[in-house]
Amino acid sequence: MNFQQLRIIRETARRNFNLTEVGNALFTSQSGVSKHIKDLEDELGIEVFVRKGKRLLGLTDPGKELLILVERMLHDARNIKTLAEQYSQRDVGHLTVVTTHTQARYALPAVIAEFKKIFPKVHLKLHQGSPQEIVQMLLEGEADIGIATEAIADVGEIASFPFYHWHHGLVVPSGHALLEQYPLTLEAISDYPIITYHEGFTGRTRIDKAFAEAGVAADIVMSALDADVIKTYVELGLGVGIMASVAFNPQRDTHLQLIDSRHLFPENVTNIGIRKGHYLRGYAYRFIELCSPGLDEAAVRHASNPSKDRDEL
Amino acid sequence: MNFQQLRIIRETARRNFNLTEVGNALFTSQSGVSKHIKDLEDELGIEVFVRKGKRLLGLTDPGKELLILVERMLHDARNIKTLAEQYSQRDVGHLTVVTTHTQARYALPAVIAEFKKIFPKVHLKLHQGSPQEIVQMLLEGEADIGIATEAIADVGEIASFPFYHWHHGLVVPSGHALLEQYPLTLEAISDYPIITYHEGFTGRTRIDKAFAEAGVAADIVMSALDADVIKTYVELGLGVGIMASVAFNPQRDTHLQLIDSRHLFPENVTNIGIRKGHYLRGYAYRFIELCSPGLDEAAVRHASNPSKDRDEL
DNA sequence: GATGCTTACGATACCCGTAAAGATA
DNA sequence: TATCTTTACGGGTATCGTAAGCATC
Repeated sequence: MNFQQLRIIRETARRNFNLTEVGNALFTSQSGVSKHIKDLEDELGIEVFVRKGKRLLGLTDPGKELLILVERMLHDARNIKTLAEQYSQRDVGHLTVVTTHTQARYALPAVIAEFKKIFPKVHLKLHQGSPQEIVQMLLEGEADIGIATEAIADVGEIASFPFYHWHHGLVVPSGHALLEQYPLTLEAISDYPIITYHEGFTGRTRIDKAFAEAGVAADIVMSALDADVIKTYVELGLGVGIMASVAFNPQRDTHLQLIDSRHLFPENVTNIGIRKGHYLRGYAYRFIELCSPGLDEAAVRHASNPSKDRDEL
Repeated sequence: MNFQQLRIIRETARRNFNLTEVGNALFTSQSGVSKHIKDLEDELGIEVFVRKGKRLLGLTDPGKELLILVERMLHDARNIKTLAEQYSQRDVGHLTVVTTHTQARYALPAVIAEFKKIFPKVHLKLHQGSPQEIVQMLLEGEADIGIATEAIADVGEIASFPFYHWHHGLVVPSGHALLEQYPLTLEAISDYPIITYHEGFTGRTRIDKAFAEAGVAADIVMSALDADVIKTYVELGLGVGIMASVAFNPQRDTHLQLIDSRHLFPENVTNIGIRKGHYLRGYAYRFIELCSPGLDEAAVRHASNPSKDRDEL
């Protein structure tokens, strides 16, 4: 058993059991991949993959159990590398933060500017993705820190911390009739076509829930991934926008107006998430601390203890 | 980074940083050991061991953190092997049970007889040791199941389950004056020299505690690891014995008599312990179930989830 | 017929052990 | 001086990639 074999097992499971692809992904030959799998299966005395003739189709039962252990081992191997880097070059390295448009555009710039001032030699990789992609990247170790309003807090393998609280607001073209509506109600909003976030993005869940609980049918004519797109179409007169109020900028968005709707939609919490058991560099803890000053390294480490809910063997 | 290097790191830490010994233990040359360490240190870019000139003295800070990960990885590697055996040969393999004399002699024979009937092809290794040694063997993965009254339940990395409850009894030579003593008291016992278990064995802690709390000074003239030795010396007239009452056999111990002392010493619980995260063969779960019928595989697996209290990174 | 897996084979790199040299107690 | 580690070097082995052979779709 060696690490190359383990990497191949993991990659095979990830790449739909296509060994040619695995070979490419791991920068080696496909024949080598094939042999490694065979060798490992022989050594262990079990079949790891289900075969139909010469094609691999999936994992066997022992293969499934094996994969869990293999992933943990490879994750630990990566942790070792990170740990070593932490000691060999304290303030040099990489940090991958994955987040949604909303955070990247409105919440993070201040944090990142400060971070870069403190750690100029750290290469910061800001990756954008859906909440689901964020979770997946955290789980696969492709990202160190994930930031999103959705999904993150629901996954057991991820430790999450509140970053900031915010509300949705209603954005309308200047002079819109809803500006005269006191108090603003969901019913009133539902008279107009609505433009808001995609399902699963930036508190969309809570918007839907608010309408559903009030028994009001919302006419969502368009959904977008980010507030900039929403604003663009509201400006074009396609409807009224429901979006994070922090994304409204009175100086720039001169053709639009923001209406407070804090009483209509529940508060949202944007979370910072890291995978439990994922080794973080010192500066990664500092990044989190910059996001939320209460979260020092000790607190984060404690909460991200692999503990509480790991998979059974 | 390869497994041999990891094994060498672990073994070096275990063998007091003597590379010659490490070479012997791993059946390889000492020069190879030396080179592997150097290669790994170069690859990681950190010093793992503290050196004074050419001698290794201990682990550096990064080395200490590294060792934790290394041990987990090697443990997972072993788990993979066990997992494979479980699938390749369901009822063939090894099971190492480590326990104290008392359990091996009085509690386990019935269980083991039954187990061997069900799993004739499993090589059962019964190892005797002190409670401390039992804990250590579990932690190092040298034993699968540990059974003892002491120590096991106090270690976080070990999941423990009650096996059976028992009391200490007083053993005296036939015709001894204490046989007439109603009710039996600690004071009365303390008039005689006492022979009982070693510190840290078979409920000795609770015996000491009972005397201490009653403010009675016990004259323990001799301590032994097991009841057979205790009985021998009680028979010789050296004193009265305090030992597990289950270890008294009226048929065989004809020159001795057992006096109930359940009211004097608190009840003892003998525990079954397994290391959390240690992969157990199917028959190991059956062994535990034979010990205590309520403990089925699902229950044991659940409680031995690495979970709850793993080391921080 | 195109794609994908296995087997065979030769080149290379890695790992191991012997032996000699250097350091430590 | 005895013990221990490092470095150097040669032999063996395992790994890798190319190429050919075959199965699957």
